[in-house]
Amino acid sequence: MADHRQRRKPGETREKLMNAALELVGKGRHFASLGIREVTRQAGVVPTSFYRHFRNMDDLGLQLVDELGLVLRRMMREARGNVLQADKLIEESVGIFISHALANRNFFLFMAQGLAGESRAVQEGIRSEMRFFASELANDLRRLRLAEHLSDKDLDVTCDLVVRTVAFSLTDLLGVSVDDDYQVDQIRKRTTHFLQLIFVGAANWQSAK
Amino acid sequence: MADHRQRRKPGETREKLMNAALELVGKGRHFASLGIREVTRQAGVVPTSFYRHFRNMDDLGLQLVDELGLVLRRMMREARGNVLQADKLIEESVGIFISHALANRNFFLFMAQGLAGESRAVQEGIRSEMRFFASELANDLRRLRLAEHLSDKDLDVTCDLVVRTVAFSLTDLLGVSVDDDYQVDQIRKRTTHFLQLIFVGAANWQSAK
DNA sequence: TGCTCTTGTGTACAGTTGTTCACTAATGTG
DNA sequence: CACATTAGTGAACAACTGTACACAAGAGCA
Repeated sequence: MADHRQRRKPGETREKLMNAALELVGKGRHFASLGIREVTRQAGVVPTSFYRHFRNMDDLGLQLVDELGLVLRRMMREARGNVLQADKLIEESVGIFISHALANRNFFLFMAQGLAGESRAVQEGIRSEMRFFASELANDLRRLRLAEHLSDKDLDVTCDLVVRTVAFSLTDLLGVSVDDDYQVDQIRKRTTHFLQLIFVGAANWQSAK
Repeated sequence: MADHRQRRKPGETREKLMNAALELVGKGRHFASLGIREVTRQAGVVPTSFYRHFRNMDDLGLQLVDELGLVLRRMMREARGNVLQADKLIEESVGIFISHALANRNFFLFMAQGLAGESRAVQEGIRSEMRFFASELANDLRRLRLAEHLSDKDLDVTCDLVVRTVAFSLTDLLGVSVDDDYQVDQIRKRTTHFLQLIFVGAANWQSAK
């Protein structure tokens, strides 16, 4: 029998496995219900290869969270680069978020699943990414002098709420078909509305106490 | 061999199976990863019995969503009965929510999981419960004359945001141990803060447009 | 009472699962 | 170049999976 061994680049199979898991998630499966054999089958790799790169499915999940972090940071960088004037800040940011979510659909699906997922470690990882995101947002708002009347704690809570709201919109967004422009636009408008509501609340916070 | 058949009440095994699924979820498993045999084992019932009541696991999930609806309605009724004065409305409501979430921990875990779960039907069912909840909230706010300056659409968006925010807090709440009073109280305070922020936003909405 | 319908049981089976093992080709390091 | 390490393969196995079937005990109704 011919042996079809051909290792091209180091870590290639590893990527194939991680992509395979994401693809299955993209097809509507839940990460928690995926099995090793299933993933290797989708990746076109023999089951035993799995163990060369991951100890189990939880391990793979954790490594996916790490990559998710990169995706989120890319998104943040683009958002920062595109903030032109403050009054369009929300619309622009929501737009960037949505386009990234659609472009990296499977990653964000994985994120949405992981928030209430099976592995505590994955859950904590995603949560930690969200915290980081919120703190970066707080920094930006301070830097842009948009939150000078808020205490550190109040700003922290506000940013946390913003991030949660956007994360929840993920669940809406990923439920509709990618090219259903109308629905996507509805979600964009609604999310924008949410954030405006929150920022109006933050702007009038001091006087309300 | 003795035959231990003893059917006490109609639908008893059905309940046992649904409870078994919830118990497994409560133990940290994800609903999507549960199998028929596993659930029947936990319920102390033979695997074949499952098919007398459900066609498959998705079917069981759907019926759990129906029961979840009852739990939510009970919670709403209690919240309505305990609204004394408007200024403590948020604190009281959050308190009632948290105590219900802790008392029906497994149900709410199932709900949090189902939002990004595997079965589209379960997902839609939970989403529908949330919409209903939001519309009831809108009715109450109108009735209490707390939202007279808001258009129907703006009130709708506000209530949606409130429900989402509370639902997201579920994920925090269910991640901590039930008797970690300190953490639970932190979550209570933070959720209250979120809602206050949103309502301040709603109160100042008109002037901001 | 006898009848039918519902619900629970035991057995069975083919397919799938996670994991171990010994083997081999390619890679990087000296 | 030789050599140790890494990354891939296929066969094997016991355990578990979903589902089908035939059967029996009890419930409800005539």
